[in-house]
Amino acid sequence: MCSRTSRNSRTGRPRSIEADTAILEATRAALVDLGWSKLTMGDVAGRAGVAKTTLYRRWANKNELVVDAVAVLFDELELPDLGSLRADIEHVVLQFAALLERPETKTALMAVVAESTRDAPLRERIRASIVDRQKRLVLDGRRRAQQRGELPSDRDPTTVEATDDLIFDVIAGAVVHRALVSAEPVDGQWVARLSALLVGGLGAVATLGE
Amino acid sequence: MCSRTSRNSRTGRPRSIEADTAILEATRAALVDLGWSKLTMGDVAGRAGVAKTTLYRRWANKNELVVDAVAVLFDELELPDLGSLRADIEHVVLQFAALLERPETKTALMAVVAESTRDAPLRERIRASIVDRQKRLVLDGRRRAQQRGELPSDRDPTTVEATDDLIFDVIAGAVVHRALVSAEPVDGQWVARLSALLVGGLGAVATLGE
Amino acid sequence: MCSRTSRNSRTGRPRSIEADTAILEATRAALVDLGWSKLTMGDVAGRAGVAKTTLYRRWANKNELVVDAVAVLFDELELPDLGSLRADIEHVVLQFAALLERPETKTALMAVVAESTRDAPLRERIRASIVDRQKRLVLDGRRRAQQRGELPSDRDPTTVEATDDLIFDVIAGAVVHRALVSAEPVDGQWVARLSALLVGGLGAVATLGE
Amino acid sequence: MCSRTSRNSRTGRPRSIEADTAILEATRAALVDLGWSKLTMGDVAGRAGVAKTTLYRRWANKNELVVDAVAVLFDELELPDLGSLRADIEHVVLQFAALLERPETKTALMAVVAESTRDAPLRERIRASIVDRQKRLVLDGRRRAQQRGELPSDRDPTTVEATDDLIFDVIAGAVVHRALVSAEPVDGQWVARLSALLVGGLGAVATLGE
DNA sequence: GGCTAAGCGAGACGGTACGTCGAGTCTTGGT
DNA sequence: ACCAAGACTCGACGTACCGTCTCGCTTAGCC
Repeated sequence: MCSRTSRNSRTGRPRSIEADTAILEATRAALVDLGWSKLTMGDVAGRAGVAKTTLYRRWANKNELVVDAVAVLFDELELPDLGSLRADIEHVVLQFAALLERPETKTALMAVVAESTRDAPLRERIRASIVDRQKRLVLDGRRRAQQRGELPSDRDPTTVEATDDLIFDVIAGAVVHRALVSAEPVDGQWVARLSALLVGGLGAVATLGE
Repeated sequence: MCSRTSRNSRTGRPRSIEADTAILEATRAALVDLGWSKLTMGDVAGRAGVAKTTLYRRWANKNELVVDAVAVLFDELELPDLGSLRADIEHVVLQFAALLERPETKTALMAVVAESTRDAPLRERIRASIVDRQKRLVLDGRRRAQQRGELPSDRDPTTVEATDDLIFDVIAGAVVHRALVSAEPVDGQWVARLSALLVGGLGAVATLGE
Repeated sequence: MCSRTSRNSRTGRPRSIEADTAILEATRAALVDLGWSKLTMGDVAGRAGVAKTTLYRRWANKNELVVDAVAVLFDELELPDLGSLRADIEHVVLQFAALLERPETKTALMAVVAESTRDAPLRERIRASIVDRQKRLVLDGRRRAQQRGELPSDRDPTTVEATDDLIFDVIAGAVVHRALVSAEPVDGQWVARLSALLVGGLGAVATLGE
Repeated sequence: MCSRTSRNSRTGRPRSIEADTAILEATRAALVDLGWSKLTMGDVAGRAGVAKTTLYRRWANKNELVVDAVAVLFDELELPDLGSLRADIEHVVLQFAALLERPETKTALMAVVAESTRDAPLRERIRASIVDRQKRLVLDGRRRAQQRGELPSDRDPTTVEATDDLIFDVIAGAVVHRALVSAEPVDGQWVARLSALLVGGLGAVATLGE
């Protein structure tokens, strides 16, 4: 989460662990109250009952702090087996949409992505903390569908990975775009249509390389 | 573009039209050089050879200015008839990806979307200046495919509109997510897979309501 | 009062005379309401129902305008013959003190004097519009006292002038200092003491050159 | 000099003492170079090698800063015993005139007095920092003259104080008026006349109450 | 009675300074 | 070595006024 700058952290007073969690909670609370652009380090420090120094000892800047504060929320997403690929997709899409409704996620996610376009370390942190961690959902869903026989078994592993990535970008992208850019509700109808599109299209993608 | 606050503009010195265009150009240039978060009103004013006051007389804040400066870039997108739905999709996706590669777009788009989550007027401005204007691409592509017989003709107009919206969110969202969040290249292979998914899936969506 | 810039003012629309007086009145009103430092040209123009351009066509800047607006107030001072030098002095001192109590005078006088320390034209304007015009009071008072026999008749005219100047600076300076710097009331007792000092001291000054 | 806003200054980084003196020196230098009206807080900060915030943390505005910066100059005035009341007066008047010739004093004194007409706290600050501190000169001079037998000993203490105040206002006011309003030199002749007036008049003031 | 030159109200313009705020760093004394 | 507190530098913010300019529209006097 936050890196130790000193090579040997045996000596000296150890960092307070409560401070870490208090800061992250305070960051999320500040995001809810103020949104990304009005959130200040001083305010977060104040809410956490901590000095600004303590924040900067742990995170290099506002962006990295917010990524860490928000990343954990994405771990709530899970993929219970609902018996069909389509049901699994609909479930995870609704979960993801609910997550994007929360003000701390809504305001923070696009902001850090925007910052990351000019900040490679931040981009890496986002990828590691959020993006790559959630690809598991696509992998699990696809494997399960293969076990059920809804999808053909793997042939070329690179093709499989490329398709996984595509599905991930399509689902995540479509939901984000619907919720934040188009600013329309992600409701049952829309989700049904999206999953129909995906399930129907996956066959066509699979036969592409042949 | 920028609203007149005074009800009657007959009297007094009229606003300089050159200033308007100079400011928008300067804004794009500053986005290229500095990115969203480092862009300052003072810097834009300086580049445009204009006083800061002149900026604030026309735009209430950085966000609205940037939306106006960037919106025009999206009008470059067009949809030449390439003979098949799939070719049309691939073409517009590549165009859009190229647009997102430009630093002024890349850095600005997500930032203003992030801000818009807490700013309804800005959200409206984005929708009016960017989102709704580009839906025309989906409409044209769909109509053309229907004329070609690639897609069935319209039955229920609300279903058609919902599908158009879905396709718009899926295409735009997937490309943005691929380019900015996953930070992977939108290359020919990826585009081919995406368009295969869409063309293949559209049939499934069409038969959904039956 | 205000100079004509054009060499020949025969042609063209003549300047509005009402504007002149309206501006000076508005300036005094603004001085009362806002004081010197908060007074703005725009506000004066607004009060006078006049465009800013009209102000600048007549006065080069805020300082000169204020000098003209305030100067006329000093012309109220007069010296009725009260029968003795001492009574005359007490009367004019009380008059001057009353003038300095008025907010427009109080706030403006010291301000323009302060500005004049770095602005020779303004210094000249103050001298011409205010200082030199009020020296008449000292001259009249002295002549009258000589006629009454309270003071010896003139011998050396330069000595007389120097003494007049001294008395002027002492009276004006003492009252201003009492009222504005020490910020104590100029009451009957104080005035009595001051006039006693002056009347008593004038003899000593007269015998100085011998 | 500058008030501590926080009640308990034990904690946190203490204020830099060098900053205080650097700011006051820079203020005087800026007064010399630019005069009162052109002096800006940003410029002072720059000269002092200090951030603007640091100025505002210590002084609420330009006026208070300038009073503090200039007040110390008045402490240079002193009253060596020259053997006679008249010599003492002439000496202090010349000293004061020399002080008023210095550009930092000349430009600042009247300006802050002008501002003080609308700003009671500033008026109090001027009184405490400048006016009351320099009344000592009058007190010392009067006591010394009494010891020499040039003036009668004290009878009524309130009369004495009133006369001290009068002399203070007359001397300070006359010199300021001569130097800044009339804008004439305070030379030996003028000083001789002024001290003759005072010494001659003091007797008359003393016999006033009887 | 039309011409012309200046005046006029309105308000945008380029500047400059304001006073505030936030970022991120540094310096205390104390744990 | 940690911590809370708070002062520090730096730089941008959005506002206010300055004094100038550009409009379209009077308003006089002279031909």
